[in-house]
Amino acid sequence: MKLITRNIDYAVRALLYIARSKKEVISVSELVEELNLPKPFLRRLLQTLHKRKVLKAYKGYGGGFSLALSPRKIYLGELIRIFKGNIKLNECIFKRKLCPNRNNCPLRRKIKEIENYAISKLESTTISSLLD
Amino acid sequence: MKLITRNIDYAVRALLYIARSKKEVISVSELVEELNLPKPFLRRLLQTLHKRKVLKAYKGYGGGFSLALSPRKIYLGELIRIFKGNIKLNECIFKRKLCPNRNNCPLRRKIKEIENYAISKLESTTISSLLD
DNA sequence: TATAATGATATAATATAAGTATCATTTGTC
DNA sequence: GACAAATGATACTTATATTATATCATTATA
Ligand code: FES
Ligand code: FES
Repeated sequence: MKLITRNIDYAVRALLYIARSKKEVISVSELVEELNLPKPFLRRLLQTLHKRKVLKAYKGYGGGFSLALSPRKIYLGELIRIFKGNIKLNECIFKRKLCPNRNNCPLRRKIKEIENYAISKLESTTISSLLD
Repeated sequence: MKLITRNIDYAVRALLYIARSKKEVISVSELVEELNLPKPFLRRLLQTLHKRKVLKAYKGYGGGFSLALSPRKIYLGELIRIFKGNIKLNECIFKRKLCPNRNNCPLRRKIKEIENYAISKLESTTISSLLD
């Protein structure tokens, strides 16, 4: 039932670190030293953030990652989408056959309401809002 | 990220069936035939509902389960608690050391808000509200 | 050219969820 | 009382998702 998995947790930490740093470009090695996170896991996750245009990447000596977006434009909702796909708290539990009035099913409705609420909250939380 | 796992899904179906039935006491065999659910799995889950006082159980020939509570008193929130423990969408992701101002952390606050919203919705959905 | 970085991708380990199997106990019917 | 049909208790297996590792290729800089 977790909304935030380790990928997302680590991603937030790394993004905050990069956002706070004086330097533009931060290497995975530095992040690992500072944040004590498992290196191969962090690498993969940052590569994903690069593919998804949240980070810029610089190969080679002195390379690393920098933010591709302002911290104000990096939404928690987007991070969740990147690592877990669309926010879906639940499918219809009755697989469209058993519920008496599917269109008006209170269960579906409630879950959907929770889902919408969650999405709106997550979409309004940014890395910037976590900076201080 | 699922709010409703198979335990809960099946439990709702079984409770609805029992609530709708003319008969008081319904056996697992009947439920399995009618609802096409895996029998040992369903059995275990109904036994749990018995232990948690949602169902009454009758052993022996002609036995089975009956509702121990009115459908209006069986809340989805309670079913979730039974099968997944307290509704917690997330722990503090920073394990109380990295966040600059833990007491005022917007992330914690948002997650908590979502959690509270979810709880209030789930607590207000009953088996009775799903009956028709 | 050596080194320090990322890109891509395959694999392994662990945790959680889903499902099965089995034996003991109870209870109604013949 | 014997048998059958049910639940009680509990151990086990399988499947799936999450978390983590390993490796080789590529790039850029000193
Ligand atoms: S949960 Fe699917 S119709 Fe109610
Ligand atoms: S998430 Fe724990 S203090 Fe912000």
